[in-house]
Order: sequence, then C-alpha cells, then structure tokens
Amino acid sequence: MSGRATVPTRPPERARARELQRAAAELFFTKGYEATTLREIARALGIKSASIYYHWDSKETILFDLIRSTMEQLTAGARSVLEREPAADRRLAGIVVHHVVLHALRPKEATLGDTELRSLTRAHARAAMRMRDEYESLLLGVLEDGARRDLFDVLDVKLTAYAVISQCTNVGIWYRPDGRLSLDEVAAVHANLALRTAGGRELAASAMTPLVADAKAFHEAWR
Amino acid sequence: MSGRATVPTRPPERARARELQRAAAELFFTKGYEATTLREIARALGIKSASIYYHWDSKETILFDLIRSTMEQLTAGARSVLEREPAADRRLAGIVVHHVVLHALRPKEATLGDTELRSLTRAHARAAMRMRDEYESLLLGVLEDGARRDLFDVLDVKLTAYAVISQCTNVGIWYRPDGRLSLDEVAAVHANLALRTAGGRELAASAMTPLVADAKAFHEAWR
DNA sequence: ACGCACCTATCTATCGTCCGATAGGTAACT
DNA sequence: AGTTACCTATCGGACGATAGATAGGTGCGT
Repeated sequence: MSGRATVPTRPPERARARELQRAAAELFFTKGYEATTLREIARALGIKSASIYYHWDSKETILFDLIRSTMEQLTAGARSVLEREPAADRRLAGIVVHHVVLHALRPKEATLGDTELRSLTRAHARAAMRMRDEYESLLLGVLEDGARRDLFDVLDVKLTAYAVISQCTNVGIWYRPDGRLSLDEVAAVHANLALRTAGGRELAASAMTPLVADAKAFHEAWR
Repeated sequence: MSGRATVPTRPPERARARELQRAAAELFFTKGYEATTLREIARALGIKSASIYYHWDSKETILFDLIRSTMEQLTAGARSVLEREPAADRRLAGIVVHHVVLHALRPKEATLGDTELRSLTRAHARAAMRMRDEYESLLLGVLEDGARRDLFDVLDVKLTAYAVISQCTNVGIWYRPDGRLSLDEVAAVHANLALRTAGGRELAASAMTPLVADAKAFHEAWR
C-alpha cells in the first residue's frame, strides 16, 4: 500500500457533531447566538461543555458551518430551478418556492444566515456576504431577464429583489407545520405574491404544484 | 401649594439619558444587544460604565424603552393615516410610507423591535408583542376593508400583511441617505409594491407626494 | 489468543477574562 | 444645602476555552 491513509469503513459522518450543531441551531434561533452558552448546548445532549471541543474548534465555528451549509443549499436550490426552467416567470416562482420551502422546513438553520452574520469573525462574515450576494445576483438576473422580455413590469429591480427575499425569509419566523395553511399553500401564495411584486402574471395551480413538489423533494433529500 | 410635586422649569427631558440611549441603539443595531457591553456604551460618550446607572436602571431598560417608543411612533403614524385617509388604497399606501420613512430615518432604533424582542424580560417581551399585534391589526383591518370594497384582490390577508411588513422593515437594513434612490422614491416604490401585493391599483406620483411629505414631517417632528 | 497501539467520546478541574451591577465618594452647579 | 452627574473600586458570577485523565472500543502483529 502506498500513498495516503485509507478510509476503510466510511467514517460516521461526524454524526455526533451534527447532533450538537442541531441543538446549537435550535438555541441560536430562539435565544440568539450571543445569548446561547456552550453549557446550554452541551446540556441539550446531556454532556459537559468541554466535550463540545472534541467535535468543534469553537462556538463560532458551529455557527459559521450552519450558515455556510444552509446558504449553499439555498443557492443550489435556485440553480436547480434555473437549469430546469427557461422562462423568467416560472424561474421566479421556482426560486421563491425553494426559498420558502427551505425556510419552512429548516427555520432554525435557515434564519441564522439573515440574523447572525454580525456574530461571525470578519473573515467568516465576508465569506457569508459573498454567498448572499451570489444568491441575490441569481434573483436579479431573473428579474432583469423577465423585464427585458416583457414578462415582468418591474418598478425597480433591486428593491423588488430585496422585497421578495425579505418576505420569503420571513416565512421561517412564523410558519408552523400545523398552522392554518399547508406548506404547499404557503409556498404557492408567496410565489404569486412575488410575481405580483415583479409585475408579472400569476401562475395557475397546475403550474405551481410540480414546482412545490420539486422543492420539497430537493430540500428534504439534502445531505 | 398642595398636592403633587411641581414640575416648574420644564425638566431637561433627560437629555443625557437620551444621548446614552442613542449610543446604545447604534451599538445594539450593529453588534446586537447581547454582544454590546455597558462599557462600550459608556465609552461612546466618554464616561465610565457605572455612570450609566445614574440615568438608567439596567441595560435591559435601555433596550425596552427604545423598542416601546419606536413601536408607539409606528402605531401613531399608522393611526394618523387612518384619521386622514378614508379610502383603503390610500390608507395602505400611507401606512407603508410611514413604516418605510420611520425605518429609513431611524434604522438603528426601529429595527430593534423586530430583532431584539427575544432579549427582553418576559414581561417586557409580552408588552412589546402586544404592541406589535396592535399595529398588525391596523394593517389587517385596512386589507380586509379594501378587499370587501373590491379595491384589493387579496390572496391571503395574513400572508399579505406579513409580506408587506417584512419588506418595509427590511428597508431599515439597506437604506442609505446617499444611496441610488432618495427616501421619497424608496417610500413611493414600496407603497406601490404593497398595493401590487394586495392586488390593488398603484397610486400616481401626484397622490404619493403628499403622503411621503406628511410621513417625513410626522417622524422628524416626533418628540 | 494475546498484547500493545491507537482512537473515540467523554469526564473533572481550572484558567483568565469580562460582564452587569452596586457602594460610596466628589466636584460643580443651583 | 441640595442636586446633578460623574468618579473609583469592587463584587459575585458566568463565560469560552484548555489541560489532562479515563473508560471503552478497534485493529493489527505475532
């Protein structure tokens, strides 16, 4: 045998580290990053705070890894829509549906990217902002394309993008699985709200259903 | 002289306490409440942290008073619109303009009511949520009224209200006085975005101008 | 089959630092 | 004399992080 060390039994994917991260996400979401202590995170799994350092280098690393991975998931969802849908109106609807579905399925993780960037170290914050700008530019591209082809009547491209993103992100704060509306309904309504915001025509329910089904499958299967 | 103590010379309105509060708002907005220390707040005014306790009972009181007063200002703005405008579409536009103007003029103070409620004590948090619900119900009333009179074509009243509020609140995060668009433009665009969201017809610039002027005067004159 | 090396996942104990808050004093102004 | 607005000094506690120990498991050479 030559070369690098073998990885024989397929390592456990850091399962315990992920459990800790999930508990941390829950606490970061409800109490805020700064107000959450390592002792609380440890207590959620029944271990001592010092044991966290076997799995993670620092408290901030737990947060950054959460933010990075959900931002990657968000961008990957949008890209998958762009690959499959050529028309700007269906692209906008698809991106919105993905955004809403992710924030509804994983609110605790997904919301951190919008509320806790300021708690990151400078380098990590810059990396997160780059990812956010990249996602934003995908949406801006769709709006510009739709306006150029007269599918949309956009008041202002940037303001429209900000408005759409903020109302979709907001879903993560109030959505409950046992609430008045199903996830399918919430996602479909927001897609049509976004189309209204962009000055486009709403999609029929028959066009919306596959978009929502796709987004749910995409984000449930992630990782 | 009988009865309660006199208030003769019109007291100094706690000017120094307000200065401290303004410095605190700046830091709470950029770093977050938990990450901000009393020593930093004091340093901003060139005094020692212990001196803060001459003006304020606790760190949390500074925050709650900020949240309470801006929420009162927000609700008062909306009520002043309802008193002056009878039509639902102009009411919606007026409320949105007020919301946007307040968040653009005082972003540091106004944003705290949406991001730092979780840092309040239970009693204060409940009080803040009551005020938020009261404001929300004003907007819900306008949307329902407009839908009943066929001025609006609302997809879902609650989701529409949440969407409108979130996109207006979001302005406080990115708006800059020296940015691409003037405050008048930003406010007018958001009013029309809200009308689109509610399924109503946009207002002409001539109808928008006095609404914006009124909101600016209202919030600049506050206190 | 046994023994040694190493890994995993936790523990106890503790470090230096910083936090919000309090007590008591003081200079300047009214 | 009283009030205002600060100061110095300090408290108890909690924080993130580190050091070092340990029990149990895995794998491999002999």
